Amino acid sequence: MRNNSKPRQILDTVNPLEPYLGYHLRRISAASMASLTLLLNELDIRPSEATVILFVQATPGVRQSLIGKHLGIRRANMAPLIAGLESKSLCRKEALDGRSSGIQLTKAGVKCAAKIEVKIRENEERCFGQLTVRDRKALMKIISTINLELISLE
Amino acid sequence: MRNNSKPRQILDTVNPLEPYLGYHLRRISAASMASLTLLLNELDIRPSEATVILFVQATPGVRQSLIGKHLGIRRANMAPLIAGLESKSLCRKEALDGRSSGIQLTKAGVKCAAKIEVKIRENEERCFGQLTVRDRKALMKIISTINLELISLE
DNA sequence: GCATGATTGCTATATAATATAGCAATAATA
DNA sequence: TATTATTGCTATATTATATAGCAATCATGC
Repeated sequence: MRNNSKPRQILDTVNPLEPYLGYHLRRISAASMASLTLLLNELDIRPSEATVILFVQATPGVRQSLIGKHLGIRRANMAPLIAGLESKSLCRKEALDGRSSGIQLTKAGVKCAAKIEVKIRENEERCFGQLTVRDRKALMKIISTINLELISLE
Repeated sequence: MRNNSKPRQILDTVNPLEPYLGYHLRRISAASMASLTLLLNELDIRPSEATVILFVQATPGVRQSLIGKHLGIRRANMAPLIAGLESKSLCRKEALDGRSSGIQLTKAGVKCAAKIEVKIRENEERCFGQLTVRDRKALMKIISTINLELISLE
């Protein structure tokens, strides 16, 4: 007799999505982002804002079109994102020419960037600390070879 | 002279998000999902619907609470999702008891499931065909060891 | 058998990320 | 200078996902 207990419903079928890399990456990414969102809530910062802040810190004076190109955020979505950071006094614009501005972090923005980095590192530990160092390195090596442009259909 | 061309703006700074696994997984997941979304559009199916359809196919008569537990979809979001599939005549409910139903695919649902599988496999090739077989296997091995429950904070 | 608590499905609602279409101003180019 | 490309932006829509709360039903301990 294989099973003489009688739970209401058991799942003796394997999840049919298991064989797909895309499925696993989606689930892991979603969990990791949800976790990061909670951590960043304490700073009143959303994940997409966090990536922009860190990018601007590393590349002061960058124009927002370039931020978007590197982070995969469209112009139309970049505009309100930057406006939101300005309204929180985390960044400011300085005119480069008649239409573009260079984005700079304010002092508050720099402080915030430091806190964001701490949160991101904390999240990396929360999410990937369960992997061995060897696996983390192997994972990083493999995924950083993936060329996103070969995937996107723009 | 290191650079005598004069592009308006070049980025000689490394993307500061590069060191983070979570960042790469997010970008890859987003690209892969966007690609899959386009492929599934031809079937008038969204990715979350696709996962539910394949899960129901593999586990006929499953109740929706269980689907959600396995796929990471909350009860509140499961309800309209199933209702949508019913309205497309892709699945139907059969009462298990006074409050729960077993979800079954209709004939159209089974046909749709087969098409979904083709699209998903096509997408896997599109997204991960650029990796060596060795890397794909290594990637699958590592990410399938990640325990999502250790990440989620519910 | 009955009171209590857990489960299940559901509605309403909110938010984050992301998508398209189109506009106006400016810059780059032939 | 005329044309095209770039840039920033608004408005809007969609998908996925989140919380709060409700009502019906089921399971459990007494």
